[in-house]
Amino acid sequence: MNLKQSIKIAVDAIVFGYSNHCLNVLLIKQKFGALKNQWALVGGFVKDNESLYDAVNRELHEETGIKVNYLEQLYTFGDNIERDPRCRVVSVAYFALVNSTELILHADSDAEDAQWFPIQELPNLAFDHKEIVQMALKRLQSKLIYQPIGFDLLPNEFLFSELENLYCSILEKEIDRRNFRKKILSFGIVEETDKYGDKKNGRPAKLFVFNKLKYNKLLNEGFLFEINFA
Amino acid sequence: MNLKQSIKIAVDAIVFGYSNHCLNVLLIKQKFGALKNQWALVGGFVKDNESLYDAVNRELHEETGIKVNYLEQLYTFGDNIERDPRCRVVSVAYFALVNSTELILHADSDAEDAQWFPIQELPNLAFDHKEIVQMALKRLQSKLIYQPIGFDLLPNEFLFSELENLYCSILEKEIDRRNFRKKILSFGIVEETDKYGDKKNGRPAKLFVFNKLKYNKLLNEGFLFEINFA
DNA sequence: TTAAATATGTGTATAATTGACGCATATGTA
DNA sequence: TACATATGCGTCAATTATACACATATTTAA
Repeated sequence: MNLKQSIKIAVDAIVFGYSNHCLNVLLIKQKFGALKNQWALVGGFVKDNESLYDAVNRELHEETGIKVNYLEQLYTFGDNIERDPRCRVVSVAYFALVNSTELILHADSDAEDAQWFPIQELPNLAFDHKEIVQMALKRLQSKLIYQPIGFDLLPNEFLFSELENLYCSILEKEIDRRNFRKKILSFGIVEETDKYGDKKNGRPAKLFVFNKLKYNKLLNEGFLFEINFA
Repeated sequence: MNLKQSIKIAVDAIVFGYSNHCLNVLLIKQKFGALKNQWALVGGFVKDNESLYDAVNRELHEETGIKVNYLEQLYTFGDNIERDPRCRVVSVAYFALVNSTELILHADSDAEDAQWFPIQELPNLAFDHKEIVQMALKRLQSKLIYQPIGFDLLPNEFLFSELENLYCSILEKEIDRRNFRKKILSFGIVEETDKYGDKKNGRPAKLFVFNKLKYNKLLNEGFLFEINFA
């Protein structure tokens, strides 16, 4: 095994959070190197004796201290040979969702240079990270239609209007409130609690919880959770 | 940039072909090393100045001489640190489909050790390639439902019954012949020719062609090509 | 204190789609 | 000539999607 290869392998994480009717992305300000002070995705090089999964979790922990709710591999970026000006780097990008209660960053960790940005107001990003974010957004949009993944962006207890707003703002389209509610309820994976939200205006709304057990059961039976409104 | 990292990066291709009502996978017999004479997926190490895409195309050309109809990144395997007994290798797996007329391998190339295997009769595979094939099969099954990808596995001119059999055998379920035809025709992406197939039994069947231009047009308009039969 | 504004919760009529079939047609074969 | 086989076209009931109407529970403003 005397192959000469000097390609480095990294992982990057696109962390999405949802708050104030707005999808946010978590970015890190670069501390060193030629790209110092530029914003970039959470990420770093993979260690020799570390799995890709461990690497991305380590970076998330070290750089942000955040607890993600959902994590899956997105895509591996290695077609643009000069995507990193320092050397040839192939990066395995991951896609993560966090509960909206995690949106307040703890200042005590190494996360002092981490910051949330609304998806519509991203700063200039280092490397090809703009492209990675674009792809992640597309993935989020299509996953939302075929998989009830929106719950991973909300607190445990949520209002139907919050879920509806999440779908509207991420998919960038109008959805009929009543048909949306009927559709979600028909799946039988959300349950009404006896608590109420604390909105100021209008009739008080019940809080709901997502039943992950029921969801996994239905998923195993091959049930399709399509939420597609023309 | 004085990072010490000794992970190697490779690409692998899962090439699917369809013939005789059966899905096939293209495998290569290993020539050297500890795994000599074992069967494995098409693949190899990425060169320093070569994109991942170029690497997988080069390997496909060198090892099989085949022309693929469809190629997309599948998944990057790098969680099992000992997936390759020689050293730490992260492999970017690609998913390829070939026209059934490509199923006859040309003996003139370096492809002498390449061979098609029905998906149900795979030999023991080297590395974690069994796992990769499993994932590729799942991807093929789900793509088939949301994207008219079956045409990439058939000759340019095909019978409706061939397309139907392809869906039945890959999705492993019965599909009503008449409803299937109606559904596909409703998309407006296949066109009737004035030629007929050469089956022995029954009423002669018209040959159809896939209109890729029309497909791309509808795709841009956001049309959904869902083919999902309970 | 009352009306207006706001948002929630439930229902209903119609249009569109799906899913399960029937049957005529065109060939080869017994 | 009848039969087996596969194709091509059509129909109908059941389900699902879509577009709404309206009653309810709260806060705010008159």
